[in-house]
Amino acid sequence: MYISWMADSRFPRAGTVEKSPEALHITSASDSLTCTKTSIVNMPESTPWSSALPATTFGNTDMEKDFPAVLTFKGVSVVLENNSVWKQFYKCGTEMILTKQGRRMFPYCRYRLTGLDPNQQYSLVLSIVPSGQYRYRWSASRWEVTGRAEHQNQGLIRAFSHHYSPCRGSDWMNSLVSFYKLKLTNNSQDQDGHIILHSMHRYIPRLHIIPVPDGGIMTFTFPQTEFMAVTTYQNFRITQLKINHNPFAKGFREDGNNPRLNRIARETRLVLKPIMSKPARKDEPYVPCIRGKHALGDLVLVAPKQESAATSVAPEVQQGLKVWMSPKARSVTANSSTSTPGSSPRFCKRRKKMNRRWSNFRGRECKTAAASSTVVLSPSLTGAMQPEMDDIEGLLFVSFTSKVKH
DNA sequence: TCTTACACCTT
DNA sequence: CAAGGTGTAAG
Repeated sequence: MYISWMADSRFPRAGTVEKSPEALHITSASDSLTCTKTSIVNMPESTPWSSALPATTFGNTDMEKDFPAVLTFKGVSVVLENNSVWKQFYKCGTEMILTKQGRRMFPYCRYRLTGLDPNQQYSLVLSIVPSGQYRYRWSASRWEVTGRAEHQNQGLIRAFSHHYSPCRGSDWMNSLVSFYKLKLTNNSQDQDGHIILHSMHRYIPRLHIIPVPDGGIMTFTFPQTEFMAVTTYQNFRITQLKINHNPFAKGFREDGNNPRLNRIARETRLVLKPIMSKPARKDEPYVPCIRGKHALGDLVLVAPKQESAATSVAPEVQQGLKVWMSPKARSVTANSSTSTPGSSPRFCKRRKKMNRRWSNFRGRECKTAAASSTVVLSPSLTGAMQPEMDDIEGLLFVSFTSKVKH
């Protein structure tokens, strides 16, 4: 086992990226990495692939497996800091999106380190290695093996060096180590140093703690961080988890945090929740006001045309819940006809498309107080719903048809 | 299956 | 404020 700084003549290989001629070459019994200072690591083909789990157990919720939040090796301990989120995803079968330009992982790998030599310098490197040797497809709500894994082009196998690397053990231990900058891509021509993966293949991240300039590599692998690489989300539950946990996806959330609306949704088993009716008496609670019902019972409701949002909408709605307002209502209530998006040609052109897009499991936030037609979308309770919206006579009807056979 | 333009959001 | 991270619909 040795580690040395060297100008690696094999680097770059075809298809790899080189931003510095100087490379860190590391070899151990189980790992052999070539790592530039610019976050690129090449791993020779001989690198053994770790397979944390048998192919058939991916995302198997029946499996009561113990996912250690902490791993220890040679006195060094690594805590998977966001273990609980990883576990939630794992139970559904974690999926990570690959894009041409590179996509961040969510969840990403976040560790807390202890037991390092405070004065020793370390580099921290994340590699993402194939897990198992199969290719998969999403079929009837589960993953199934469709064949052998695609060959992993040696020159394209990379890893990602943490942007603090290298630094002292004490520095690593004094802060969380997050690989949020790491990006995944399916572009084999990628020139940005992103991790290149194959869609529909399983992978698992590994943390390498590399003492520099010399010392034994320590590799830590948390089985709950295993994931399927995809270009489009396959499992709806994963999409929902992403939306609910990733701050950047907040725009797609319905108010999942509102206990009252959640409770009503559960009790009524409505996919859509109506706005709240005005209480008959002051001390009465707001109650759902259901004006229509879909044949399948999946449905619906509407705000009466004449009622203003101020009086008909429940307090939580007024407090910033997502509220969808019909385009007609928007243009009517808008105070400026020139600066209003709804009146601009471009906006009108796109309006229908936008409504359709945003009608799916979310609403538009209503920022003006007086909405004459408002609908509150509930947290999505059932997955495979297709919304249709029609604005008729000032009443907004929203119905969902279920793709699932009853 | 994968790519793209996009509204909406965080940072 | 501008840059850039989200899932989505459409193709």
